[in-house]
Amino acid sequence: MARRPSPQTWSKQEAILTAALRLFVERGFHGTAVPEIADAAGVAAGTIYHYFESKTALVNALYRHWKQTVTREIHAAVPATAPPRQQFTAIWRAMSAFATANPEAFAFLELHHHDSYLDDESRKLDSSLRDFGAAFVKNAQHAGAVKPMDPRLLMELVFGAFIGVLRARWERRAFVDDDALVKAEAATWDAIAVRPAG
Amino acid sequence: MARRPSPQTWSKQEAILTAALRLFVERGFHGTAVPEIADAAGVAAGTIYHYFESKTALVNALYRHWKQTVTREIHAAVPATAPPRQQFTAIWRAMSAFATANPEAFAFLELHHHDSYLDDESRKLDSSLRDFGAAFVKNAQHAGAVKPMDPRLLMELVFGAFIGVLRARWERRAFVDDDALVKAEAATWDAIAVRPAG
DNA sequence: AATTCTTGATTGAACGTTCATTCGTTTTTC
DNA sequence: GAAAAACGAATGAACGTTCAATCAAGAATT
Repeated sequence: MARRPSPQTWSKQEAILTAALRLFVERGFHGTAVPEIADAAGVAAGTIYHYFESKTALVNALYRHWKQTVTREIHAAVPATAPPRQQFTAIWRAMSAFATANPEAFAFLELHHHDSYLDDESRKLDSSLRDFGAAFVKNAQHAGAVKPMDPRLLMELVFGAFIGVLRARWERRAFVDDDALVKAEAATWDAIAVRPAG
Repeated sequence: MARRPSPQTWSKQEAILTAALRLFVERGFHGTAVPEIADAAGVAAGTIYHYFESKTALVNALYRHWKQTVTREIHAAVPATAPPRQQFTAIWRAMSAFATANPEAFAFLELHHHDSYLDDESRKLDSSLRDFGAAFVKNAQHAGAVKPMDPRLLMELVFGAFIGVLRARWERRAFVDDDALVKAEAATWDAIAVRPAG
């Protein structure tokens, strides 16, 4: 069953995914034509259908690939036994590192509306990452470190703040270097902390 | 010179804009066909081109209409001489009121990526609202109420947090009532305040 | 008051284009 | 030389847009 892809197979499939990522970020899913992706990938239009069943299957594969990557990196970065404040820093840093290393992937995942084409499996990946964030908040609340509010609301607030800062960087509305991200982390912690540093 | 549009004229144009708003939010601009909009508006396809030069002109008119509305409402809500903390509440409340009264318009404006079809005039409306937010932060910093960081970064952080909370509500990932919005406002103020309440 | 004229709104079939996808053929790989 | 990979022209559906025809209703004419 397991296909053993040749080296070229890998690079072609990767070329398609990379080209699709760039174009989907630039023009959106519906605004991008399959032959355009093929051109950008240096591949014939038909070749795309050798690797992906359809345009929708392609965008879902892309979404899953990057969502799994960022999820894996965040999980790996958080020390399970550390105090909440340190865990928060670890989560923020992992997201920052991902968004800095893969700005287009981050823009694709978080700056676009995927509702009309994502399948159930892709949706599950998204909600599992959000569950992780909400669980962290809940735990931090039990430790008395975070305000007693709906954990999901606080998680979405934090995640929204992070996306807002990185969108400003992506769209060149603000200069955001590593130092700015560190300061933004501290500020965002103050939003959810019970006793922010004065 | 002044055209006196008949009542029917007004309602047809409004029906087109309302239908387009709903469909653009649901499927995105490129994912929505003009005849679909016509169907949803109860109008013939050709009629859309009586009111709008093109599909792109339609989406820009929609964007401008709602961006101007929310901008106007925010400006009107902020008392120019009040202390920063009160101004912040006023801004947050105005945005909450708008998003609650016009959830689809808010989703259209802030949950979608418009880069590939917005014209210069529409872009100017967006940056003027952001300038207003950054000016508020700068002023609050001079008053010693807000952390000494890049005003633009703080503004984007706050706006991002707001969008995050409202997106969670729109996508039914969290239950967000008026009380939750009030609490989220206090939390977000803590993010940018110099001396958050402990 | 009844009729015709004028104007702008409205229609929906038709047009040329572009799209996602297919498939017969060629090239590459082992 | 068999199998897999890759090609790209072909296909039919769907797209944005156009336009000749129709309609509604107030103004002008009788």
